[in-house]
Amino acid sequence: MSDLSFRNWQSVQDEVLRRINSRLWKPGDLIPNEAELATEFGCARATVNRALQNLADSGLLDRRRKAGTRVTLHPIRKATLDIPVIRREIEGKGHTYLYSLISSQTVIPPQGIIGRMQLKPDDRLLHLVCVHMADGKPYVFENRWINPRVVPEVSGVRFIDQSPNEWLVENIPFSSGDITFSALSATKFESGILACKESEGLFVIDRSTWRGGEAITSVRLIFAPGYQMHTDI
Amino acid sequence: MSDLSFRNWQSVQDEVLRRINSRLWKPGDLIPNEAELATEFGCARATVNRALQNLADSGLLDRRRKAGTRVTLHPIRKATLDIPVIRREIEGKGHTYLYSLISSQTVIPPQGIIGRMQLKPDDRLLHLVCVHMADGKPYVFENRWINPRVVPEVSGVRFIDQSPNEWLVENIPFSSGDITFSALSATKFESGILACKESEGLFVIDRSTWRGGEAITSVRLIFAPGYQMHTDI
DNA sequence: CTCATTATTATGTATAGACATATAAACAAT
DNA sequence: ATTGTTTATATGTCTATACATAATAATGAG
Repeated sequence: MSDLSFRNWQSVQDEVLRRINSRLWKPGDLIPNEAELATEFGCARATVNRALQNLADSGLLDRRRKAGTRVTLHPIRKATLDIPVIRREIEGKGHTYLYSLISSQTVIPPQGIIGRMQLKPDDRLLHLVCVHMADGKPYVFENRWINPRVVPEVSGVRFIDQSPNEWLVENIPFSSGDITFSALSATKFESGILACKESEGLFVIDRSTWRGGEAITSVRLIFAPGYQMHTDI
Repeated sequence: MSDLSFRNWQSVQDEVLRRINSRLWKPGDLIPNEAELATEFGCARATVNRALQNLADSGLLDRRRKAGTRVTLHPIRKATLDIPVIRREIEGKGHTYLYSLISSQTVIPPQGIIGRMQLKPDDRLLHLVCVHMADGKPYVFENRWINPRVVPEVSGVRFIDQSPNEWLVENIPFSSGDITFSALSATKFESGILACKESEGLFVIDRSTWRGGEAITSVRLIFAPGYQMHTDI
C-alpha cells in the first residue's frame, strides 16, 4: 500500500483512526513505528509524529519511547466542562435573570470546608449565600466560601448587583479545580429557598478552584428540580 | 529580555503561562506574534508554535490566522470523564461486586428513545434492565437500549454473567457520545430496586454513544443514594 | 460611497536532518 | 539468581526553510 494520498497530519490521523475503529489495530496492539508509517504514507516522520501525538493526547494511543505505540485498552474520553456564568446560562435559555443575595459575612468556616479547601485553622472566609432565578422562579441556590487571603480583591466587592459566580468567573483566573456531582433530597431549608416539595431530588455540584497550591473558592450549587447538565464526549 | 533559557517548548509554554497568570497579558489581550516571541526567547518559530498551539488546545489562547493570538476571555476547561466499567469502580472501592439481570427483550422502543437515538420508526432494540450491587447492596440501576443493527455482535451475548455496561466498554468502540446528568425523586419502582426510601433524591446519568452517524446504545443509570461523581478540571 | 479585487500578514503545516532521552533487552559481573 | 552496565531503538524535540491558508487592510473601479 504505497498510497500517496496521506500528505498532511490530519489525513494520517484519519487513516490511523480508521484502522483502530475497524479493529485492524485492536486495543492493546503495537502499531508500526513512526518511520515505517512515514514510509507507508509517503510523508515525513514529523507528520506521522504530529498525528500520533494528537491521538495520544486524546487518549486513543499509548506511546512510550523505545516501547513503541499501542492502541489504548480502555480510552478515557475528555469532555469540556465549563464553569458557566449562571446569568448567561439563564438568559441563553431565553429567560429573564434575577439574582438575590441572602447573606454575606466573614466567618471561620465549618470543618468540612476547612478540609476541602486545606485551610489553616484560623483562616476566616467570606461566606456568601444567594439565589439565581429564571423568570422569577428559583433556578439554583449558591452557597459559597471565598478565601480573601488568596483573593484580596474580593474585599472591595459587595455582591449586590453581581453574583459571586459571575464576579469570580470574570475576574479571578484559576489554575485547577475539582468538581463533584451528586443528588440530595430537599430538606425543609432547600425546599423553602428553591420553592419545591420537601424531600424532592435535587442536582448538586460541589466545586473548588485553586491557584497554585491554594484554594480560591469552594461552592455548593443546588439546582431546582428538572435541571439537567449536558456535555459531549 | 534576551534570556537564552527558553530552549524547549515546555519552558516557552511555562513562560507564556506565567505572563497570563501574572496578568501581564490580560484576558482579551493580543500577544506578540510567533516570530517576535521566537526572537525574544532565542528559539525557532516552530518551538513557539508548539507551545502556543498546546495552550490553544487547552483553551487558554485563541489563535486566528492573520488576526494573531489572544488570551481567552472565558476559558473552558476540559475534564476527563471516562465511561467506567461499573464492576471495576465497585471493586476499586474495596467492595464485592454482584450483577443481576432483571430482564432482556427485543422490542420497539418508546418515543423518547427513538428520538434520542435518531432511530428509524421500525427499528427494534435490545432492552436490558439490570442492577449492579456492592457488598450485596444495590449500587446502580442500569436501563439500557442497544441497537443490534449497529452492533450485530450483541446477538450472541446473553448478559447473564457480564453486564451490558462491561461488555460494551470492553468490546464496542465508539466515536462520540453525549451525557446528561440530573437528579430525580425515587418513585415506588426505583425505591424498590435500589432499596431506598420513596421520593429520595437519586443521581442520574443518561448517556448515548455513537459510531459514525448511528447510535450504538443509550442508557439511563440511576444511582443509589449517596453516590458522588468526581472529576478534575 | 459601495463593492470587488489585491496585497499583506500571522498562523498552519510539511520537510529533512540532527540530536536528546527513555527504556527494553542483551549482556556482564557479582 | 540478582544486580549493574551497555546497547539498540522508538519516541521526543529543535532547527531552518518553504509554502499554504485565512483573514484583515489597502486599493481601485463603478
